[in-house]
Amino acid sequence: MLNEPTLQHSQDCGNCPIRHRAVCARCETDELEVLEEIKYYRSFEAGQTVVWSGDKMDFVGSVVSGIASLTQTMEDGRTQMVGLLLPSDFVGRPGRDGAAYDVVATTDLVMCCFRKKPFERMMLETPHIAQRLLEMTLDELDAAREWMLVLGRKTAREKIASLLSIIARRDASLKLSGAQGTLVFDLPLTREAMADYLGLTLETVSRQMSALKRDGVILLEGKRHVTIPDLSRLLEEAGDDSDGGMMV
Amino acid sequence: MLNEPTLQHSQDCGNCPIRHRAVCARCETDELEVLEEIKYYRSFEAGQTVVWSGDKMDFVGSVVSGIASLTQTMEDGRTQMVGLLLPSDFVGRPGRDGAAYDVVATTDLVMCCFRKKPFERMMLETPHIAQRLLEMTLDELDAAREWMLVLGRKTAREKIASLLSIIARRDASLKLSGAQGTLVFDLPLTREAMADYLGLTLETVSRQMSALKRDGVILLEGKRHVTIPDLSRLLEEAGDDSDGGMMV
DNA sequence: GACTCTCCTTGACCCAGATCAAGCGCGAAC
DNA sequence: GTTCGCGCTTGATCTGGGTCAAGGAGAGTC
Repeated sequence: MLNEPTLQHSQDCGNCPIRHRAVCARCETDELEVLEEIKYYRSFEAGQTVVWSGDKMDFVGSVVSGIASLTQTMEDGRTQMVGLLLPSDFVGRPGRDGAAYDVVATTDLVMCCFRKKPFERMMLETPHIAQRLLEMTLDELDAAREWMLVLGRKTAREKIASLLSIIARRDASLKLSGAQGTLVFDLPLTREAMADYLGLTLETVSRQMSALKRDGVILLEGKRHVTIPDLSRLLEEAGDDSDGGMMV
Repeated sequence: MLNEPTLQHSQDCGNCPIRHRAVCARCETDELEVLEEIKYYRSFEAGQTVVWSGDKMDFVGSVVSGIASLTQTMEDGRTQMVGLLLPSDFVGRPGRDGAAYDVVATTDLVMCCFRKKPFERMMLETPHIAQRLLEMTLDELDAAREWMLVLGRKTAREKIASLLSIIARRDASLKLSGAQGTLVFDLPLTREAMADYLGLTLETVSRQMSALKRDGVILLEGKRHVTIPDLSRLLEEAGDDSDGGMMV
């Protein structure tokens, strides 16, 4: 019912929305031309699986719009989300055949994919790509390690506040809304997905969301629409040092 | 009481014990010669801090021998280890001034350091270094994500079994002891360090170690000397799928 | 041999968050 | 309209691991 060749997105890298943040960010115009030859777009509906852990993956790519998640599952069904992929984030690992995690579209999703073999060849010839990929991977490693602190040592309330502040911050940086005052956004995750991210049950997520609402840390309209009246208050609840160092 | 220029380690990269696994693994002889000019060795005693989170870090480097750990700390003192650095692992981030974590010598430690600025310059000129660093960073990201599953979803017993199996496996791959039968090693971590790694308290670590011993999953001589009579049994206790995919 | 210090073990008790269970709200299908 | 189903909330109860507390084992020092 979908997955016909998706043309609504610019075939032209020049006016791609993630042009300046994705793995191609440092490429020159001529380098982009080579990339355009091996790239293609794919769309997924919310809930669809992009690749299954262990499956052969013959492409790598960037999230253009929407959100995807990386998930690990144990045999008995326990699952842990290990990555949240926002627009411009990179999917796949050059130099490895199988996917290491399930990649699932959390919202409707558009990806810009490159066939793996030609992409690997290009990485060797085009230092701009390898450099940018290294930088992005180091950033993801930092994020993963920050998340280890959340998973290992924070309380349920702090975990929720941490997740909200991350989403709020990333969202704000996309919308470039400078107004520090009140942040407003729609949660892109179900309570269950939040639980999988935070190593909690969905009941605990729900209870803590209600508690943060009751205490005025957040405002909720419906289940997903969130307003943060005071970001520093939220960061305090997250247990982060004062104003979080505003890393980009 | 130490830190005099340490000369007991080969100044010569040619017979360096981590030559083929570290960031310099892919370098040619002439590239090594350039590296030798900007490298120097530093030694640390067990317990010493290599760098404090937030401090300026004007070098990057490799662990030559011993074990170091990356640790994050919250204001109230809760700490989480976010990385365990074994020989050949890389420390520091090119392109960033401050250290993101505390780096602590868990055992006596020798590092091969490079001044950061010249190293960064070399990375641009020597693709072999950047390529290897990307590969290592991707491996660390995978390890961090595997650890997120441990932290988020495993029970205390499974966490301990996971840590033991990781140490056993890495240790076995260093010693290239092909004998799958019984693995024997010394724990390089105190109970407290294990707790910091696993998001537990040291009491729980101690209790679960005793339980695994009581159940015959491990044998303990003293507090640190561990024998694994049956690795597959341990992996089962860790909740890992059968024989763990033997990744190197 | 006694003292001390660090690392570890073990017990008793408690609580945050898991589990089990019931029900609400709302959009889609008919 | 009614029904269904999904995502979510809330309550009642249970429990794994945290917390508090009291030692034990071994190595180093005097």
